[in-house]
Amino acid sequence: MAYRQTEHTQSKKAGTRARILKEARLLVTDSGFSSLAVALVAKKSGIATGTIYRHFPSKAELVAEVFKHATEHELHAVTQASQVKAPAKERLNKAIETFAIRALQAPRLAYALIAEPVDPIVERERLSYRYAYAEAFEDLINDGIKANEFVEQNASTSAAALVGLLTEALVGPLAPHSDLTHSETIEEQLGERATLSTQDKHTLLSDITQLALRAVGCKD
Amino acid sequence: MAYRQTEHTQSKKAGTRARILKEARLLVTDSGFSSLAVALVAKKSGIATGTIYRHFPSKAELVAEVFKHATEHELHAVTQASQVKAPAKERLNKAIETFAIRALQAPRLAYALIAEPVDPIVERERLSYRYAYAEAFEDLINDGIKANEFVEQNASTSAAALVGLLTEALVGPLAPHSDLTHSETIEEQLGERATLSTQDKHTLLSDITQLALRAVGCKD
DNA sequence: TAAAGATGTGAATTGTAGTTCACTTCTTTG
DNA sequence: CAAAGAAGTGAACTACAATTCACATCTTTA
Repeated sequence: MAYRQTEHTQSKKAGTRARILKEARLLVTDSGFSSLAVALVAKKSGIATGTIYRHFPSKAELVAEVFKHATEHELHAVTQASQVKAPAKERLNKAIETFAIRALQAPRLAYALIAEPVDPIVERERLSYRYAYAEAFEDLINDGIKANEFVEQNASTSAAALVGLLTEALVGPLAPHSDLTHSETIEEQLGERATLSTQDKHTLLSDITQLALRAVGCKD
Repeated sequence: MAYRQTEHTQSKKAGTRARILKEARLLVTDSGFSSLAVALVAKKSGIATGTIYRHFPSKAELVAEVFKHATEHELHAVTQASQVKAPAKERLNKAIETFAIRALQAPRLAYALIAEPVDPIVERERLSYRYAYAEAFEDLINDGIKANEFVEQNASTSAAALVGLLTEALVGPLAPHSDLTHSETIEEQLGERATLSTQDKHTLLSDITQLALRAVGCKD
């Protein structure tokens, strides 16, 4: 025998893998999943196309990891924000606020994760992304019910509904202004949505939060 | 000159077009958009692939029409149900009930329209589908606010949120049992969801309705 | 430094639909 | 019925991106 992996070679390999993921994430963050082509990721990473396949068995796996990373990052922020010792109402409030503010802060990424028309391969990942959120909300809702802060309800159904409520209410405001919307005409493109002002963001956030709190039957 | 279109030739052409749409719809209704290939639609319609292109400039247009038809059909049922002369609460109730019951009755179609991982071309159509629903809900909510039945709120935001709430709460229950879910293991596939019983459907419907009514701040 | 295994390369291959088009068939009219 | 224009045909074409693979290069160990 003459060769085996050492710490050095392994960390070098891990580095390449990390760079691929990083570039893939960057692409998604500022151009969405439609720009995530294997050849492009390779180019951005300064490696050959084939090399991607030394690190990921398929594009699907790469995409899955990108999604997973973004999901965990976002979800972590939300659960973190809601894990304070406080009434369920406050915690739900914080969770929603965190979710929405982060989405409005990084709209292209949020739009990509939530609503961008994507390949079925990516869409499948999106389902698990929503599922993870739903689970977090479910726990919160259950706590609220136990504490008699929220009305009796099927926490699982409510949690899914909350995810839908949040994401759908944000889709419009998040949608990129240049393309991908349902509108065909230039008038609609221009008239329908300019970038949200800080004031608009606050209003939207407040609207959504109140909506969600009412939905879970928060007893003020 | 020697030939021009007559009533007969035109209606024959219209008939072919209609048959294409019908077969396309059938395919979607029982296998989802993933099965909607131009060649297959042609085969099912008993015509050649190229003929499709005598009636539709592109697959995208065909898909758009399928979506549009389904949308208008569903939307019509919902608006119809909610256009009774009654308090906004009753009307919203009816609208949601109609939406949900129809979805649970034709789960494959509903799943296709709402959540199936589809090609970006189709996804774009889906956005307009949701938009159409949102508009209908927006009117209802505005009526409710005016009548002092619902609390003050941004009807446009609430409407979008309602669409999300309804669709997301239904995704799980609608999802086909054989495939396309986020679960990888057989255990999850089997354990997670069997077909809903009538009882379960009623419960789900009731849960969703109450959720929605609370969300719009319905003053009981 | 030579052998062996891992990693990197990128042009060529593959696979999958959507789309085209030269040709045939059908319908109408003078 | 013959000419003209529509509509129908389906094999071939195209586009595009994922994937492969024969080859090169790098790293380690004896």
